[in-house]
Amino acid sequence: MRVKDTLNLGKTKFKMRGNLPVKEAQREKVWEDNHVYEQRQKLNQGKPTFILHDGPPYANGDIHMGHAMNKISKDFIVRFKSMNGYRAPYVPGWDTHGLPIEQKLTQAGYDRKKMSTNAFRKLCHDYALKQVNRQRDEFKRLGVTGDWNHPYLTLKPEFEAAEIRVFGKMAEKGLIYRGKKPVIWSWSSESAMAEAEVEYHDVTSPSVFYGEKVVDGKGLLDPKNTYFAVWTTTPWTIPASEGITVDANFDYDVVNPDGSDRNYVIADALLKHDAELFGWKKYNVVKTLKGSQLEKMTAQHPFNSDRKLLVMLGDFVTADSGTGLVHTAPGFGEDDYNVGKKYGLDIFVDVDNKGYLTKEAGKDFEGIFYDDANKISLDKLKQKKLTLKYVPYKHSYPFDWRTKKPVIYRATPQWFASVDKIKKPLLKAVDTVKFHPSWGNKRLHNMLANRGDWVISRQRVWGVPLPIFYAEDGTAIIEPETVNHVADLFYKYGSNVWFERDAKDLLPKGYTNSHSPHGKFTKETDIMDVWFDSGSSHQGVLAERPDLKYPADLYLEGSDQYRGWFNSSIITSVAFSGKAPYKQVVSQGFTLDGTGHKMSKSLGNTIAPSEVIKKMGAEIVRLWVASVDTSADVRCSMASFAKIAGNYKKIRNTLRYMLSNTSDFDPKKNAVKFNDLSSVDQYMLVKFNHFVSDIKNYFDNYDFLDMYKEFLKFVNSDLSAFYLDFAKDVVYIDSKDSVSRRSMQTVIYTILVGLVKLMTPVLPHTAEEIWHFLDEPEQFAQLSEMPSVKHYDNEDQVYKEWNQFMELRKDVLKSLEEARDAKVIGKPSEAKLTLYLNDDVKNLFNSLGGNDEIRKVLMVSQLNTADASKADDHADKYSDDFYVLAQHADGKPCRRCRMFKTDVGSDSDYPNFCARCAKLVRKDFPSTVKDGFDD
RNA sequence: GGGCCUAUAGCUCAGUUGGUCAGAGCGCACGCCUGAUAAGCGUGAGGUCGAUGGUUCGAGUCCAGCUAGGCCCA
Repeated sequence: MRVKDTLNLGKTKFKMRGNLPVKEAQREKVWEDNHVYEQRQKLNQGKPTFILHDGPPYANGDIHMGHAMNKISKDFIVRFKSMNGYRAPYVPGWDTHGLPIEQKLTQAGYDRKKMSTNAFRKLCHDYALKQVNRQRDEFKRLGVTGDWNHPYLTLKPEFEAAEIRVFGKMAEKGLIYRGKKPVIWSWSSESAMAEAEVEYHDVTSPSVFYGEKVVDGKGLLDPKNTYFAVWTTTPWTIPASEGITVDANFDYDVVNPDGSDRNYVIADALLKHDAELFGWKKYNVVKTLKGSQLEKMTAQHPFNSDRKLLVMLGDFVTADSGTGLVHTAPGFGEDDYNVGKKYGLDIFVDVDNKGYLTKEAGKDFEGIFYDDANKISLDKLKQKKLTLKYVPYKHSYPFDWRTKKPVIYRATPQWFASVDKIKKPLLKAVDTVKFHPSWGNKRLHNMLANRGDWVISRQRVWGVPLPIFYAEDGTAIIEPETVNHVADLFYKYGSNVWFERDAKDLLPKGYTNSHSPHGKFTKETDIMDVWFDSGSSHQGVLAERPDLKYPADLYLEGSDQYRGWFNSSIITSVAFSGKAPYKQVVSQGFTLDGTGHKMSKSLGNTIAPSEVIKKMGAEIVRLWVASVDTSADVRCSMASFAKIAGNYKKIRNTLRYMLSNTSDFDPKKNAVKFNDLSSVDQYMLVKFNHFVSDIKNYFDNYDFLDMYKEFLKFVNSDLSAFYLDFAKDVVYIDSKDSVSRRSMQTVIYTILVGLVKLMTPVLPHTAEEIWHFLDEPEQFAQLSEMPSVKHYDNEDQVYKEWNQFMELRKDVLKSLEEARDAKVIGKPSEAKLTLYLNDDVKNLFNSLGGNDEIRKVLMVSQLNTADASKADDHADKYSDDFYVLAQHADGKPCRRCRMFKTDVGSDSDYPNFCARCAKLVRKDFPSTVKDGFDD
């Protein structure tokens, strides 16, 4: 037998190294096979609910770090709530409609014009599901728990039906209307396009400066001879011109060029440049006006004598080029449209689907291709002597990426949802929401306050059809009866039915309408904006599923969703029921690279979650999410994950050590009651209860960062560096069943179990791995309940006194370090301490258990106290009341406990042992009296 | 150009309503231990608080514009 064999050294099969990349996946399989999520839901039946409603990621491509951060954050919350008294089901979802999927298939070679709409939609459907499966696997591999077998998808019939009903309700309330709005229009493919479908090429456009004669100068400009000098790069839109836009804050000069009887209005900032361009050698500035003074003046349309042009104020006018006065055709430009709408102009459109001007453009233009109309416009301007200067202008212009032909902006009929009409209740609803961080309120408020009506129609096929019929005279039919009927059909057959059936078969049986005397109807071909899809999820999911509830307790997404999902959801929700769809909103920043810049494939600075999982494990990604301030942008690099991996190891090792030192501890048989614990043991439990309370509060406030910091500090400082360090001298040395040892094991075990539970939401894989070694009733840590905060009668005193001591301990450690530097001692057990104290500290020491208890905690061999007034000259002074003298200990080291004792050898059977160890070994290992030791 | 946000030690973060410190954990350096060992313990060195001007007796902490970065618009 060796001396070591008489010690109670810890044992555990729990590995120091986790081998996470391999073990995690196996563990997730076990959870799935055992239906741990479902078991948890069953346990939570009847508890108050907490619904975190998942914002649907777009079903395309691999997940990136932002997705990981989002889902992991949600998982922290769902897991914590589920273990802390709430029924918190988590139904993940996907956004499955929309242009990117159509594009993917087009890029793969499918031509949607060469197949039926439903054939193409089927391809989209299958592609979307494939992406969902792929992303689902990736999310599950992050350890995210949830109802993965029953996710919500925006393409599912029940979702589509609910969405149609939201639309119907909005229509019923008069919030849906038809209007015109410029979209990118490809005349070559005769369809609307999205920004993502155009590519830019440099082209030379015919830009022209010309005058438009003042009609109403508001007394400030003389209509007889004053002209507004305007500029355009699209002369073909001049027939559609409805106004002139100026900047309210610019100065505008009224200029008389030498030798001319005309005056021109032109921005002061551009006058010098333009005068040269126009060949004005000399000129006089007659007067100067502010842009705001020009507002609502009128001018004569250059070609159409019946039409007046309105001068408007806009913020898109530049002083870099042009004249500071912009020709405005609301039917043919985004800015033009917005400003025209503000001033109540009609949205005039005189170009057809194929790019030809219509008769509305006027006799000279009718039937002319828009590009050829440029020349006619230029010629007419010249004829009428309005041209100031013609300059070919080189710039970047959008093209249809498939036909390689240029596109134009052109207003087309669109369906709108009025935001304006519900703005008041909308803003009111925003104020009922609690935002984390709090500035979210301001941001969403501003966004909604300033946003225009919502264009909900798209000229596409992969989406939910707008349930609108047209009567023979073109009247749009949106009635509760027809909309609900369509919703029923979608619920039953999915939205494909819209494309399969004729209009009459989509209408209720026997439906008639006075606008269709012959009973003929047609159906809308546009689909809904995908934001209307996901924005309806509060009905499609929360209200639809019996285990969920509307409104949700929480939405948690990236800050881009103020414009996106937070925005669209609250609009449809307020329109639907008058209330916000969420009680709380957490918004997060974006994941940036290590230097704080955006991650992008082209820069090559991306890190995929899968990479980190493969190298270090999902636990590291999860712990990283907890370690950063997700309310702002977060940086990440392999280096940052490596740092986190270090912290993970520390946690893992400390828990492993706790496990090994309680391996022979049976909580049912060996636990020691709180009142019977030593003071320092009580302190640790009291401290732990403070800790539990803090951690739970952090979780409740979604403050994972502070939770992480406190967790780490507790493990590092309170456990590893303090309690567990000196615990060795009890747990290893004292008799196996001694009260002192069982006391410490009680503390260690209690804290260990509590820590494992508290860390389960963040590190579920590791928690379960440890749980396996514990003696707890639940099969999985995830099925246990969070530790409750316990209170003890003397907790305040114990807490206060030991905290006081911990301050003194710092001084002692410093003196020990100095002694070590001076080679007086090596390890602490070689030291003898003499502490010079005042009465208060003496009383404190007594209250904490006396000098030997203090000695034990400080891990020194000997400790004496004396009055501060008698401090030795060599003692280190920390205050008038506290001096520390560190010297080499007296006596010899005990072979067993390694403490220096003057009674080593006092038992002749154990010449190398101190009296305490000799006595213990004689009793617990009697054979050694005769046999001695091998070493 | 507009709305909102961020900028404190190498890293991740604390720093209430302006007046003791500019702090924590990690990392790093040095030392100790070798009965937590591809571990453990201790001590220590690191910051003109993005730059500028201002308010104040006094400002990371208030104000102004600036620079860099981010989200969303235009």
